[in-house]
Amino acid sequence: MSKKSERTRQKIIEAANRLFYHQGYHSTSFTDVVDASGVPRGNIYYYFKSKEEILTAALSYRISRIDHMLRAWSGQYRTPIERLNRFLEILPDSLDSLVRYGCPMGTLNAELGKNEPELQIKARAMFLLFEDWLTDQFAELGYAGRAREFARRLLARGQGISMITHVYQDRRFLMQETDLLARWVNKLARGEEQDI
Amino acid sequence: MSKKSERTRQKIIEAANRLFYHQGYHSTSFTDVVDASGVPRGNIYYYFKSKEEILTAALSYRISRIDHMLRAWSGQYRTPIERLNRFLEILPDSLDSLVRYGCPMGTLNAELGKNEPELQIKARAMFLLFEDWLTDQFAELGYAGRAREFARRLLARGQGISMITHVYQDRRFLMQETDLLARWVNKLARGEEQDI
DNA sequence: CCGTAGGTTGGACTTCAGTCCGACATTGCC
DNA sequence: GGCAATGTCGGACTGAAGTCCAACCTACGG
Repeated sequence: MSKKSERTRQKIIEAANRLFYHQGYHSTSFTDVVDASGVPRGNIYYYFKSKEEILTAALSYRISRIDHMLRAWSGQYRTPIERLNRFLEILPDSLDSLVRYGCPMGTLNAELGKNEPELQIKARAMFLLFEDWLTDQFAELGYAGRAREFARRLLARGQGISMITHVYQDRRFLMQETDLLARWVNKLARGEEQDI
Repeated sequence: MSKKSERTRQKIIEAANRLFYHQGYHSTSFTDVVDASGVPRGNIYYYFKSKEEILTAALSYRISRIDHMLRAWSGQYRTPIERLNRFLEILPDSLDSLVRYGCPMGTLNAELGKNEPELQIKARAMFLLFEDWLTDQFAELGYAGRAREFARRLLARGQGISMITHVYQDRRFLMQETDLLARWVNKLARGEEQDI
């Protein structure tokens, strides 16, 4: 039974996670989760004792997915510049959903940052994962001292691109700016540092 | 009577606007607006026939404020580079609220972009105002052909900085990255174009 | 083959959201 | 000074939100 039970739990988390991204946390009702997951009300409350707890679980789920993805990349690509370029491919890869819903990490943090400090801390963890991983890559590139600075800057620029892409629904902008970012990163990799 | 009436209306708009920024639109209840504005329920419904209409009015209010601000800057500063630098000062000037609530334009757009397409269009207008104004400045700098591109890029980078500042609650990051942005802009002004 | 633990079910409950309304006050005009 | 028009007020309404619960399955160990 533990097998089926685990599947039910997972169905709830994945449905909720999708809804929280597409509609936002506050705009997603319990009934929405019921409908989207196919799991009846009472049963959901068997697994999670509040809507907030569902969000916490959804965040853990996201975090573990990000973690796995980054570990996979670290195994899959040998050089830091390959890894950084892979990171940048997230943007074109997610083009459609970025246009429609914005960045899943950014929009959720923005929403939770206003009213739910404890939840926002958990949401921030997604950024920290990326930041640490990117920091490692820049460090490997030889920028040990400024690696974290570069990592955050890269994240910030990705967030800016995502936001403007979402606001304007402009695919071209995303492609263009991602190119530019890639150029910056690759110049850094070639040792042609520049501070802009 | 038209005078007092106008003041009541304005009290509602300003209170709601503040709440929408601090708490988000969906997390702000009608009662919140009642309490914050000091205007009783029924009276608010005399001026606005729905919560959504209050948001529309709040957006119009923001838009007109931005518009006035930009016009004032255009009058106050003679050179485009002075104006661009004034624009960049928004970030340190709003440091505290950016840390706490994020960018008012960005977070609102992110929220409305998910579920309320018509309202998001109105929210987008705030960005367009800035974009047009910035475009004018870059055009005056001699970058006629790429002025809009630069304007959007500047907006995007401002959004990225705001987002990361908010997520990490990191004041230092904002100051540092704003400096970098200013350096980029000022290099452009000196004709030292660079594409990163 | 029955008892118990684990899992499932949908309706009932409470609370609060947004909305509406009817009564009342105030103002400006004849 | 009276009568519209304009503005003020708070309670009542309706629906939906999140939550809880008591009854009900299902599987397995004794």
